[in-house]
Amino acid sequence: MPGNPRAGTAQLMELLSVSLGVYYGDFTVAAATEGLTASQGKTLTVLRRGPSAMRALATTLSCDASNMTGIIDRLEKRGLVRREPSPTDRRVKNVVLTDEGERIIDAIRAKMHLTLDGLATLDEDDRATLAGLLERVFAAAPAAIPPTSR
Amino acid sequence: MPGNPRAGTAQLMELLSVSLGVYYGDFTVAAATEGLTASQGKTLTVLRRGPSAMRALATTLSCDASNMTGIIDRLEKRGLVRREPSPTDRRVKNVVLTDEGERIIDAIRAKMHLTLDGLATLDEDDRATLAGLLERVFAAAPAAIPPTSR
DNA sequence: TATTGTTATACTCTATAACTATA
DNA sequence: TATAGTTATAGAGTATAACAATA
Repeated sequence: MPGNPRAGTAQLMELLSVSLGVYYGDFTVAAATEGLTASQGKTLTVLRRGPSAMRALATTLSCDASNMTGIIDRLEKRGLVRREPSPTDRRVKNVVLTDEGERIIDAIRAKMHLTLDGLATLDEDDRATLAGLLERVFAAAPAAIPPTSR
Repeated sequence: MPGNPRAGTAQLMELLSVSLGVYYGDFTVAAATEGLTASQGKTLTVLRRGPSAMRALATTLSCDASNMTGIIDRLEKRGLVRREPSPTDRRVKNVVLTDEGERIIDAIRAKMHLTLDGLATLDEDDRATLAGLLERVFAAAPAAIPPTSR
């Protein structure tokens, strides 16, 4: 039975900060081996969940909408995403992951050895418990569910 | 008993990506209200655990050592950190959080409402369980323990 | 010889403000 | 009037390569 008897909110925040640091570093290094910046990698991660309008992407990534233009420009130039006009609103452009983009983001995740090795120490019950707790803490947050393209 | 019956490694990676995305966005917004960038905030977070040499900081933050000069320059100019010469190695500079720096990073954490509200949904047992699992997955990673200044 | 911190450089990320096309 | 996407701009982050000081 895993457990930390003195886990106040402050301790949990610190533990989340350490965990995030490890995960983010792991992700950044893995993305770099594919020639991608962390921001480009995060963008592909979001698009892996499905197409998204430019503005919705910016919201999910917690950055200003004007940033997305350059990021998507570079990803599109490398053939990892493409812009498609929305059928219902001519102002909107939906960004779609290409097959090559899907291949790259999957390759990046497969290279996150620190995180994968850490998860490998958990048995099936522990994984289910961790998943349930993370869902309860974070899945209710607005940005957790990427806004659907309209 | 919280749990997700279908929590394979791939599902957990996706859930971690969503959770840490929410946490990171929450942190970035909170840091901005204190006039700090995400990188500056992350640097203060690491220093909150104790002093660190420039090089060790870069390792913990998974970035090149040359980046730290500018980041620490700006934080030092605002009085949030200071550089101190190492007593044992004249090449090394230890970076120390000032009282004001400590005040600011604590204020940022107190403003992370998405994360704090999510954690508030957990009872004491759940918090202990989550803490134990996160420790097992991430605390063994090299970057989790900030290299001590020498 | 190797390491620490810094500098110079080029590119990327980021927010702000202004613009256009559309709603 | 409001919203989606873009552009221009300035400041910050980032990796690479080179350097002086020290080990």
